[in-house]
Amino acid sequence: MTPTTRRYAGMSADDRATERRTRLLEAGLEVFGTAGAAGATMTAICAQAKLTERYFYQNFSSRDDLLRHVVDAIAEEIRAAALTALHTPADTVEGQVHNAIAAFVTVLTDDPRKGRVAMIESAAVDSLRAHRRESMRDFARFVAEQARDLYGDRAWPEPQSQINGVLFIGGLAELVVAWLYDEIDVTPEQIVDAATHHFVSTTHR
Amino acid sequence: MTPTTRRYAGMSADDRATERRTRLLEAGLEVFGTAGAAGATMTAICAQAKLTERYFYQNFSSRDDLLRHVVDAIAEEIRAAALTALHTPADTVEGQVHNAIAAFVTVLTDDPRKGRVAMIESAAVDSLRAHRRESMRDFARFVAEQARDLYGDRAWPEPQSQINGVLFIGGLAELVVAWLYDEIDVTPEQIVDAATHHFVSTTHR
DNA sequence: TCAATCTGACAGGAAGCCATGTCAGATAAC
DNA sequence: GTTATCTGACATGGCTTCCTGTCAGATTGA
Repeated sequence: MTPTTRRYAGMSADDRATERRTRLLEAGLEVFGTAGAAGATMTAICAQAKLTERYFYQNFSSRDDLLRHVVDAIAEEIRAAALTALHTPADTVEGQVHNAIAAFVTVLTDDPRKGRVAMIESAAVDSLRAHRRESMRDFARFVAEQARDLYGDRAWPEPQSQINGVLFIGGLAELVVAWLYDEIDVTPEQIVDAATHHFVSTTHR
Repeated sequence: MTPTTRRYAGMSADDRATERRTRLLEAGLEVFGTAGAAGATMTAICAQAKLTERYFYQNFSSRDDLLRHVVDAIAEEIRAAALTALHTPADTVEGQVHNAIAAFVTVLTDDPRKGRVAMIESAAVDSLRAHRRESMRDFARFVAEQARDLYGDRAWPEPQSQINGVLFIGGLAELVVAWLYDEIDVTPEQIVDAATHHFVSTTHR
C-alpha cells in the first residue's frame, strides 16, 4: 500500500497541517483583535491566513472553536507570565506584587490585539462569554490567595477577601480597556503602579 | 377633510402609539435582559410585545435603535438615583457615599434584567459598545469629582484621581456581574459595603 | 347599516454567513 | 513522462435575520 501522505514544499503532511493551524490561529488573533467579533467571519479569517475554508475545517470544528483557542492561548500566556514573576524573588513584597501585575498588564498592552481579544471582544461572542468569566473568576481567586499568602493574619477574611479579588480584577481589567480605547491618559507603567498600590492598600489591614 | 385619526379602544392615535412604544421598550428589556443579545431578535421582541414588525418600525428605526433606548433608560435611572442620594444629606461623609453607591447597585440588582442589560449584554452589541463605554467613563469621572469634593486637598491629584475612578467603577461593575451570574456568595448589601470601604480607602490619603 | 380606518397575521425579498462540494491546475513520487 | 496526491479558487445549499408589502377581518364614526 502506498503512503497516503508525502512531502510537499519540503514539509511532511503533519508539518504542513501544523503550519496551517498556526497561520489560522495567528489570523484569528489578527482579525479578532483588529476587526472585532463582528468582523471575525470565516471569510475574513481565511483570507487573512491565505487559506481556504477547506483547510479551516481540517483544523477547527467551527469558527467559535478557533476563537476559543485564540482566547485560551492568551489566558495561558498571562497565567504563565504571572506565575513566573511570582516565582522570581523580589526585594520587597510590594515589588513581588508589582512584578506579577506588570506581567499581566504587559501581555495585554505589548500586543493590544491580545488585550482587545481577551478583555473586550471575547465578551461579545456568546460561546466565549462563559469562558471569559471563568478566567476572570480564576484570577480573582488567585489574587485573594496571594493576599493571604503575603499577609497572613493581616489579610481580610472571607467574604471580604473574595470580594476584594473581584473588585481588583474588575478594576484592573477596566483600566486596561480604557487604555486600549485610548480613553484615559496613562501609560501601562502607571496602570501597574496604580494597581499595585491598590492591591497593597485593600487586601490587608 | 375628515380627520385621519380617530379613537380606538378608547384611546387617541397618539395614546395608542405611546402605549405601543412603551410595550416595545418593556419587551426589549425583558428579552434583552433574559435571552441576551443573541436572543433579542426582532421576532422575539415583537412576540413579547404582542405587536407585529409593522408597529415596531413606526416607533424605532431599527432593532439597535430600540436596544439603545433600553440601555439609555437604565443609565438615566441610575444617574438620577445616584444624584438624588447625593443631594440627600447623611450623617457622615461615608454615609453619603454609601447611599449613592447603594442607589447605583440597587437599580441593577432589584431588577436583574437591568443589571444584565447594562453590564453584560450591552457589551455584546457593536452599536451599543461605544455607548456603554461612555457611560462607564462618565461614572468614573463622576466618582473622581465626588472624591475631590468630599476630601479636598486630601484627595489624590491627577492622574491618580482619574485612574482610581476607573478602578472603582470597573471593580464595582465586575462585582455586580459576578452577583448577576451567581458566581460569588454575597448580597447586594455586602457589595455596597465593600465598594464604600473601597472608595473611602482609595480616593484620599 | 355602511364606509373608512385600524389592526394583526403572514408571505417573501434581500443580505450575510456557515459549511460543504466540485474542479482544474500545481507538485511530488515512480 | 505518467499517475496519484495536494492545493487554492469558486459555487452552492441551507439557515437565520432584518425589513417591506399585502390582505382579510375587526372596530369605529356617521
